[in-house]
Amino acid sequence: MTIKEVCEKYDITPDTLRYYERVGVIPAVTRTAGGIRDYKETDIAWVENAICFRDAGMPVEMLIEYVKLFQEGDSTIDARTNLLKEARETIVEAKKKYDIALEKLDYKIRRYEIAQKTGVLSWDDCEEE
Amino acid sequence: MTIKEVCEKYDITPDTLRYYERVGVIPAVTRTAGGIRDYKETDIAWVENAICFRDAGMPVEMLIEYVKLFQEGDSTIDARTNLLKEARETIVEAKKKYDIALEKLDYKIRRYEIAQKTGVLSWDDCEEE
DNA sequence: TATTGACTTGGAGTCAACTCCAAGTTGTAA
DNA sequence: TTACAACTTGGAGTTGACTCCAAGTCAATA
Repeated sequence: MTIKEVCEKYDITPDTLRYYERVGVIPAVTRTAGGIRDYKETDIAWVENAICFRDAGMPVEMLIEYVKLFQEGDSTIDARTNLLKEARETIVEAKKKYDIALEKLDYKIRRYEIAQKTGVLSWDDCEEE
Repeated sequence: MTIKEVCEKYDITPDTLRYYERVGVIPAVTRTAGGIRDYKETDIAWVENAICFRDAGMPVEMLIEYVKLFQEGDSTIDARTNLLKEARETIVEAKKKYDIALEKLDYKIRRYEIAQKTGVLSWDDCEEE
């Protein structure tokens, strides 16, 4: 699979894909004899994971660390497990914050919609509380 | 309330608070005669909202726009409602991505823990899939 | 085989969101 | 009233994560 095809598949730019490989967010990608990237199953799996974890706010630095540990072999399984658990906790915490924000938003939206319907802004003191 | 107290309350730096005010993420804060910030209820409510929405990944630009609309008065209620709904959708989408990442993480962690218990790494082909 | 378009690299540039700094002011404690 | 910490401002610097660029190479088509 060419870099272009992978980009289309995941809606990402070639520059980002090359950047991920350069800094080690994904391991070195398979190349053709001429040196052109030819993404195989495994390469694509790494790309998919990278995008997924980045979408969840996991820092590039952490992904690089994971790939580094992975490449060091089986002796790093404990370290990798710890890293994944840490990432998990961070994401769970972030999700909680998203829920709090959603509650606030829903409350505000509801108030505004009532105001729109009745034509009256009816909060007790000021808009923010 | 002094800037220091607000910072301690919300675990944020004075620089960030001043930055928020400067760029308009929050409206101008109440001042003492000498020009020193003295956060009142309303000021603190804005700070709390700003932190909450930033924690949910809402861009500074969007918060600035909201404050701007708010200060323009009741004629912008439609615009504010739309902005909040847009923010809501973005957060809901982001949360979905977090859930996908959590699933992936849980799967990997489970596999690693089995490997640790049995002392054997037993995936079919490669580590990533 | 010549052209054309997609690919390669290393390095520089950009953007959002802070974060730090210098020079000056305020306010409290001795 | 003097010292001194904490505040003020405008502006510059940093960080993370890309994003763009120039100069060159590869490969499919005419």
